[in-house]
Amino acid sequence: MDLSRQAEAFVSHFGEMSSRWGFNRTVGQILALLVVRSTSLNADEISQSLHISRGNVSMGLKELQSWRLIRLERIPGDRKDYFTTAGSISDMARTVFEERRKREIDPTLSLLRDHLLDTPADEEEMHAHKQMAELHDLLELLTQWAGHLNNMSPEQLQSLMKLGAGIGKVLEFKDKVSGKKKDA
Amino acid sequence: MDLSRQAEAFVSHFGEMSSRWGFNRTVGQILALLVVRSTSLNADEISQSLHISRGNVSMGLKELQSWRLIRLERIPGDRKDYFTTAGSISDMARTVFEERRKREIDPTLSLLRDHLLDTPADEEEMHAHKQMAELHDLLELLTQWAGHLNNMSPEQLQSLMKLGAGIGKVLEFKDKVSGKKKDA
DNA sequence: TAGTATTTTCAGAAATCTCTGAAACTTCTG
DNA sequence: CAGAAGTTTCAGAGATTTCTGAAAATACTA
Repeated sequence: MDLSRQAEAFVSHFGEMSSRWGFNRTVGQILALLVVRSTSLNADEISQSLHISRGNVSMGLKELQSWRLIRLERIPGDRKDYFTTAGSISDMARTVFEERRKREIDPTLSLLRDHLLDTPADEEEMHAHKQMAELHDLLELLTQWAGHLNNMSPEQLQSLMKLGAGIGKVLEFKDKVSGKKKDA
Repeated sequence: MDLSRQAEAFVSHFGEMSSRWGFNRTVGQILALLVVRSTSLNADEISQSLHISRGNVSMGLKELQSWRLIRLERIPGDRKDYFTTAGSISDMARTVFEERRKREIDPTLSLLRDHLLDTPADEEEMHAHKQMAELHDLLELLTQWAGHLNNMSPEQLQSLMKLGAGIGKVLEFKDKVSGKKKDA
């Protein structure tokens, strides 16, 4: 049940970083624990491993489920609920990306959309309007782009990532070709 | 000095969202204020506009400067310090991205790098090791990719974004061409 | 240099967030 | 159905973060 020195450090680091990542310390630690452990764990085991109260574990698990990062498993003949991570590291990364987009970007986007409907009344409002429009367009582009990335296969992603700085060349090339082909 | 209804709503929304974005309410509000206002403002004006203490404004401005999001300006004949945003919305977006990468990713990356040097002693450690390696590779890829994006010109970025889902096609095409050319 | 304007700092107040643990609730077994 | 096993809830304690405002420090002017 005890964690290796490494695993312990990993879990505790995740706890420290978690607030930057959008959840609180215990939630981060629970997730990290489930990531490093190879078997699924029940709430009591988690509570003991991390030295946090049973109630806190329950809340943390609920939060992680709302993020769709963990999955409940039942073991026949055992009444307890067991938990594991929902998918591979990169599956989880996608989920976190998407979930954060929903929480961090979407509300702002919809506020901006509303405000952009009004017409600016003076110079000052004109400036504000322009800035908001710029932010809106940027966020929208990002959102769309994130959507595309999320729909790409792991292989495509890998290929894209490997391309790296070379993407510029490919774009030029593509522009040239498609320009000739059908002026798109 | 008073803000339009819209601008006010924008500022206050930013205040609410700011904690998700890595800074506290007042810091977010100060930034939003400087974004919507067309002229640079001094600390007293900010303090009055947002109804927050002078000391708090001073701390907030310092924080925003550490993020390299705002710029100090001096007006000849006026002893006060005046502040504006440092660059356009998309300049600021790049800065925030990079700064967040430094704070959210880099520390984890370096921890993982350290741990990956050790050799796993048993099955359980083996699993932990594998997971950490996977996370490490993913974060590294993301970091590199973010670097490339940051080095691309706005035009290239635009072009890439417009491509959207079509990126898959381009990749296939590129793989075919380069495959024939030099079997890369 | 003395005096004034401006900014920064920081101790403690206020607000917010997190955690505990006991009670309430749910689910299962015989 | 009664009792046991397990989970969830939530009021209040504890910890952390943010904010204020007065005092200290700095920068400018004459």
